[in-house]
Amino acid sequence: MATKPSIPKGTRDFAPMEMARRNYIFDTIKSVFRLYGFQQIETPAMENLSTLMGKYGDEGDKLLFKILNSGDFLTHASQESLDNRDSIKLLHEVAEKGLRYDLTVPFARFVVMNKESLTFPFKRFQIQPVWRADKPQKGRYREFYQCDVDVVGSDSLLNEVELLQIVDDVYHKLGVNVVVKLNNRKILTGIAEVMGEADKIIDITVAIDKLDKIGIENVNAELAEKGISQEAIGKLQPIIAMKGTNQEKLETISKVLATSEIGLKGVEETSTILNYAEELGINTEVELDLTLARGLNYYTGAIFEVKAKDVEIGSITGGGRYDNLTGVFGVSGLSGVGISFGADRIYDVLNQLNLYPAEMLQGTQVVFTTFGDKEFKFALQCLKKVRQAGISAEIYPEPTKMKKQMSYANGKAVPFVAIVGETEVEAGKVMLKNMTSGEQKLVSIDELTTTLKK
RNA sequence: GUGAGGUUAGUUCAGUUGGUUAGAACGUCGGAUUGUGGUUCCGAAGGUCGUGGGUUCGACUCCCACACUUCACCCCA
Repeated sequence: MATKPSIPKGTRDFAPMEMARRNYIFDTIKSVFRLYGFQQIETPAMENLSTLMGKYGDEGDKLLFKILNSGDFLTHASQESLDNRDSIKLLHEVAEKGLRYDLTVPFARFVVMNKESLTFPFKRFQIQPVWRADKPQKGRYREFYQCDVDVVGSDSLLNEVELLQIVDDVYHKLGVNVVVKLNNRKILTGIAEVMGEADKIIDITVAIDKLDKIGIENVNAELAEKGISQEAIGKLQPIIAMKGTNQEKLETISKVLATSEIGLKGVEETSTILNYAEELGINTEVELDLTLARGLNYYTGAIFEVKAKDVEIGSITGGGRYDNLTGVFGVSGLSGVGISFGADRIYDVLNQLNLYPAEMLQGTQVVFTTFGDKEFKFALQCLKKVRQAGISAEIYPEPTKMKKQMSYANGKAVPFVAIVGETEVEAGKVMLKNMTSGEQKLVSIDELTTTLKK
């Protein structure tokens, strides 16, 4: 008995219309990446579990998809773990591979394995799906695409600026109004030092990162709950509430951080990046946001986040600098900086704003319709010539009712139909109908190709 | 992992205190129209009412479990 087919939770099919839209996004992003000298790589969908485990924290280990060993995998399982139903121990006995969880760890693994043959600074981009055994909800899937672009092996702040330029170019091309939020991990460290709570930096940044969402009072409540002193919270208030231009904010914060060496370093870095950005004429608004924390564990320098101005959605792009990218694989001294474009969220934004260019969706330009075998043969010759001229064309695969053939063209939103009947064959021409205006005229194949090439 | 809602035709949804044959719109297919789609008119197909169990003379309707799905937390993209 045939059961209704379905797909695993959190996964999606992409129909032709969706693929056209997604490819438009991917192609736009790729073209900009290439323009800045980044080279594409791909890594396998599956990695050794030893590569993945322990890189994303305990939560991350739980969210990894594991792949059962081939063959009779239970023969290698110990009786002890089977008897005790010890899933974690059993896992290591029956699974050695897992699906990639992000693109950064496989990239680090790639760099370590190929470091002898790579030219540094190495500029790479990578657009591939990743998998997480998460509970799906709005904007969260178990299979989704990441578009990562990173430079590894260079400490220059120009790399940060180039990433800002890439963001600027990509969203300009896509027609999305965005604001880039910029911060620096060193400034956050400095703030924690000045507050006298340097060891609580993670609690502090996690709390102030929620400012937009839960408000100042709840942030302070959370800080107090984490054991931050009232005096320290008091010192934080003017920093959180800071207003003004980026320049004014930098001046204020450098005074606040006067006693923190690392904090001042962060201010200096940020100032350099902003100056570069201004000189190079970045059109996108770049806002210094001292409450931006974002994935604090990895990042050690600049932190970026991009938000769409016209749509209520989380960040659509984010990243930052992380020293010691490859340290976990035994190679230290390589610093990286990169950002990741969230293709699925960008897709949602473009859908809501209806920003797809019309020509993007056009596939077939003309459909040939015929009435009998003689016309069909003639039309096949015409079709060949039209395709050779580089025009996307098709023929209805059998001579049948006009209505049916027209409906087919209409259903695919094909802009032109070439009608081939007895009189057209005799004249050696086709009746070209414009499906939008309804106008039609008798044309030769040469005239047809020149009309459609416009 | 925690909490709340939902699941009826391809899609979006109605469905009366539990009562004969479960409806609509859109879409699909056919015809009106044998050389003209998108508009109009006529007709048809399409449902184990998420799955399994329970209560009942009788369940789409009430109860339980599970699956799937949406939303909010946690975390993240």
